[in-house]
Amino acid sequence: MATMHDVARLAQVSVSTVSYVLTGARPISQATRDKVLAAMAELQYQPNAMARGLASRRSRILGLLMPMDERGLGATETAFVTGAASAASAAGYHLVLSPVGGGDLDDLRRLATQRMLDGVVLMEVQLADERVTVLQEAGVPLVLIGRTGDTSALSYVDIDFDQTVREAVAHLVGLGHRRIVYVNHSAATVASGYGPALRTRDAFVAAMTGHGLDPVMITAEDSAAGGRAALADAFARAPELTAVLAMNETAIFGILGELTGRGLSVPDDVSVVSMVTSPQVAELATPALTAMTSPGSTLGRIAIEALVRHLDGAGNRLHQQLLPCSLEIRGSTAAPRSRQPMGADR
Amino acid sequence: MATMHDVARLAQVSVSTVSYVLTGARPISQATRDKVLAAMAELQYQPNAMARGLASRRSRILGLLMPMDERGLGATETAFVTGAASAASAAGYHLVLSPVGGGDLDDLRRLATQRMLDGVVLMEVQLADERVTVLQEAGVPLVLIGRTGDTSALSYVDIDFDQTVREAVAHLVGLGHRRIVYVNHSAATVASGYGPALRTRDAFVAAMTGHGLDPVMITAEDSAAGGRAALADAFARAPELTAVLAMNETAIFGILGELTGRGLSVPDDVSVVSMVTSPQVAELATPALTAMTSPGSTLGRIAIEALVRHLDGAGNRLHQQLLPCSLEIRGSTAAPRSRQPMGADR
DNA sequence: CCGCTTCGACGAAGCGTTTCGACGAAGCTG
DNA sequence: CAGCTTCGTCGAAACGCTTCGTCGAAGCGG
Repeated sequence: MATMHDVARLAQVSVSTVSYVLTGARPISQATRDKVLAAMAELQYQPNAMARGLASRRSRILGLLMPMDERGLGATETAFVTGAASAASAAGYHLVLSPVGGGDLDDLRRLATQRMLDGVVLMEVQLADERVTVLQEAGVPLVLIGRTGDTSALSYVDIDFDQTVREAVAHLVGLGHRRIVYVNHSAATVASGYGPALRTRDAFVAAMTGHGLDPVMITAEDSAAGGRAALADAFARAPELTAVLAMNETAIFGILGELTGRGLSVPDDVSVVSMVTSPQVAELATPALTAMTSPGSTLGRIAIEALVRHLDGAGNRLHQQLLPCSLEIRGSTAAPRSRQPMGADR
Repeated sequence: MATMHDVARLAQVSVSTVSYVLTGARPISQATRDKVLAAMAELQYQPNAMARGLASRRSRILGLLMPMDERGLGATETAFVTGAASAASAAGYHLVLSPVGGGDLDDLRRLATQRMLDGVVLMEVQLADERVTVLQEAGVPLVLIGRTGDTSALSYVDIDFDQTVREAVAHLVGLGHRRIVYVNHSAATVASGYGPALRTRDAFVAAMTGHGLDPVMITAEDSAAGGRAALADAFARAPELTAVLAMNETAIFGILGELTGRGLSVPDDVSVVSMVTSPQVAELATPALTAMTSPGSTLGRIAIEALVRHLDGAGNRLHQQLLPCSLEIRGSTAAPRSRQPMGADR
């Protein structure tokens, strides 16, 4: 492990000169620079990240905090991560993912407070999220993916659920559906203040009301069984339903199975739209699901770029941005059997 | 940000004493220890990770290198990560995940060489994996999850594919199946030297031959469409097949859809077993899949523990261990319609 | 009661960088 | 050509911690 000292000696310059070549903090003549570069190459010099971090008080490491629950990461989250990682790397930062769960708030505090992370992107934010408080108290620059209830002093990037739901409803209404049931996450998830669940719910009410329709909504456990149970519930509440709009990527497989089990055809008898679903998952189903695809990697990139701008640049301005999901029509939606399409909505 | 200096002054002891209280490297009397602890609490002291790392030449950070491809992390990988994270935390280490893809070998080299990681666990190892070489050259302690072709000088934890396949085949044969088709990952994946694909393939041949049966094997792209195409292929090769054993979590959904599409019932006409599949995914299908469930979190824990032992302890001994998947019977397997069960195999 | 060990605490020298003030050598202006 | 910048480089002081050698004060046996 060669150090800067070794490089300096070999190149016959001072240590500080080597440092300046590396960081570009001060101008160095081409001749000297070449000497130094040659020496570095010869010694296979690599700067010591710890020493650099200590002296400069910046680690050039960004953290991506993703609670890892049992159900794994969907392609959506993965796209987010890869988008973030490549943006970080482009900006000269390393990105590390920290699987800090909800429980270990102390672990998070330690991580934040030990000055190991220059900044942090927080995923899966709850409406009231203690992690935000912890990080703010620790003084760690922060960008959220998702939103807390009070966003006044926070930078965030999030999905535009309002717009997304509106498009999904418009698609179904445009096909001629009037009786549409919305399947949310579990009641417990909703009660815990999971933003996407709440926001899509409200957006659904607004969108349906806007079309003069009655918003029927149910919840479902995040499992195939939950989906099956939910569908029974849905038929009890709206026997004449012709379309399902689901915010629950997992339950939707149960819904599909149950529909088939009841002898109903998708999409001929019932259309199904899945929200915030990756193409990969949508293709797993038979028929492939019409879905609102989330702008995963864009979201990740934007979040990191905002964070880096905050760290490098002077500006202390907040970054608040919403991106809609895009409608991808596959095989699970069609005009309802009993009605004619109404033509394009509005 | 209080420093050790501040703590020492407040507690009226020397800096080194504070350090010894923290690390326990030398005995400190109870009285002094209490004074120091009180001062730390009052100042809300948190050690600076960079300084500590620089001085001690160990970061107490472990890296988990997981290539993130487009298709996301299954519950299996997630279980692995959480198992690893909790084991690391229990051993007093932080675990960070680095989404270094296959492409950025330089990025990896930098990460390894900058002395930022005390040790590394490598996921998704190929039979010939350049990352192993890079890390070994950098002198970073290493534990693999999976195996390279030559494991002579490497520590690893892996799934016991041999045993796993044998159990799966025994289950099907025990039910009376004779004509079993094995669905592997894509031909490209197999050709790239993906260990699990190769090992399960060989194990399947051995297991079937052991039962005096003919091993029929096909490959499938990792997508629902790939599964559909593969099934056609399977029927072409073995028209009388009664069971499918799939090593391809993604394709299996296409297989199921296609089976239903052909008017065949699962499990009555065709039984399906999915290998190395998490309960969560198995439950998504209708009917729920009989599967060989991987020991995800155990695998993660063991890998980290082996790594930590190597770092902390003196022993330079290699850790090489195989764990089988466990058979979980759900609704996708049954005796074939046309034959009687043969009773328990052997 | 003296010298020897043991225990607990101290001081100082790093660890490998960054960064700031300073300084000689050119290059310019008038 | 004297005096003033500007440019490129150097030396040394941090950064906040660990760790090694040392040393005084008790505790001990003989």
